[in-house]
Amino acid sequence: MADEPRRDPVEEAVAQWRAHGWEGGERLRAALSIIRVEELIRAASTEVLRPLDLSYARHELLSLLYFSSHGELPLGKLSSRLMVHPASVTTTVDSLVKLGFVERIPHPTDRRGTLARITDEGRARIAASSPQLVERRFGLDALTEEEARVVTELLRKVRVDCGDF
Amino acid sequence: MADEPRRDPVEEAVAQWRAHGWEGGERLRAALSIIRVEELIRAASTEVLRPLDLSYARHELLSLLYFSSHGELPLGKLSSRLMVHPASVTTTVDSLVKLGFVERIPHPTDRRGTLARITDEGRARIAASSPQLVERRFGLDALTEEEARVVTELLRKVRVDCGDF
DNA sequence: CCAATGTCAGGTTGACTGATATGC
DNA sequence: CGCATATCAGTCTACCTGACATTG
Repeated sequence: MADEPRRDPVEEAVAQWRAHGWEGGERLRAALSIIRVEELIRAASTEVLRPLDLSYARHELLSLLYFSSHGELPLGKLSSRLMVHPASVTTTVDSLVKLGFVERIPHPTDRRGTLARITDEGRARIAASSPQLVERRFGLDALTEEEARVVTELLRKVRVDCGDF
Repeated sequence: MADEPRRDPVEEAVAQWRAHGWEGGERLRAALSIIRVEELIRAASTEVLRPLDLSYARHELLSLLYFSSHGELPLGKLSSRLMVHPASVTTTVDSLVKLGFVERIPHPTDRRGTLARITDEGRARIAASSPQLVERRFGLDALTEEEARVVTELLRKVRVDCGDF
């Protein structure tokens, strides 16, 4: 069997798109690239986080607590800051409580509310994960700092346009 | 209540990262930007695809069939081309069969194999979705064609480095 | 016998909807 | 009272692992 050259799925998709006479190839190419690289970033992070019993979503939430001034935040605040559904916060916090990385405590003034507070073990996991994530360069080892800045700048335009913040 | 300025979650995360004396802020910033924009792209696509009963995964698979020479491919080929697990292909094809967009037919020569073939209705859905996706510019309306090219180029470096193709 | 193909069972994750109790 | 907060039940999607029957 002849050696089939290793194909780039992004370029293939764009080629076929154009072969059908459809427009917008440049943006399609960029969109598919972003989607692929997002998967690569997630894969690199997962490799670091999994041995620490952290999924991506759990790590995001736990980091937010780690960085917050008193290591605790109301669940509703977590929902808005992480831009995820309130019910998702409930289940993610559940799993973190079960792991012993977070505890639920009653809101001091609003008795409807609940705070999630990071535990010492939770802090230890974040502290352990961070140097490893740095060392992996978040999956973006191929980019120079300047190139990373260019990517950030261009994508910031997209985020502003979409009302991301 | 005073007007709280609208915050950028990406910049906040980077600021806190640095406040803890950790390295790699530029790549973190780029990685978080990519993750956010990927979500925005998916949201824009979902808005188009959902009324057509297509999830993102179903649309990917169906497009591949639509673009293939005879509208049919072996399931294993779908797995490798889409870079998803064989079992995921089975379930995604299942759902497309139930919707009437795809049919399973026996492989003509290899009796172990099965082909997925796109139906006329399946073709109609892809044909209907494409102009809408173009019109939405795949969620990347904010980028000029030149900027989209820059993004693609930089991310291609990352993909090559990670062995994406 | 070994390798490949597709399927199935079982589990995890993440997110949504709608209903509900509680308290502001 | 209306509104906000968090939870719960149930559903859905997508993906994985490991086992399996079938065939090349």
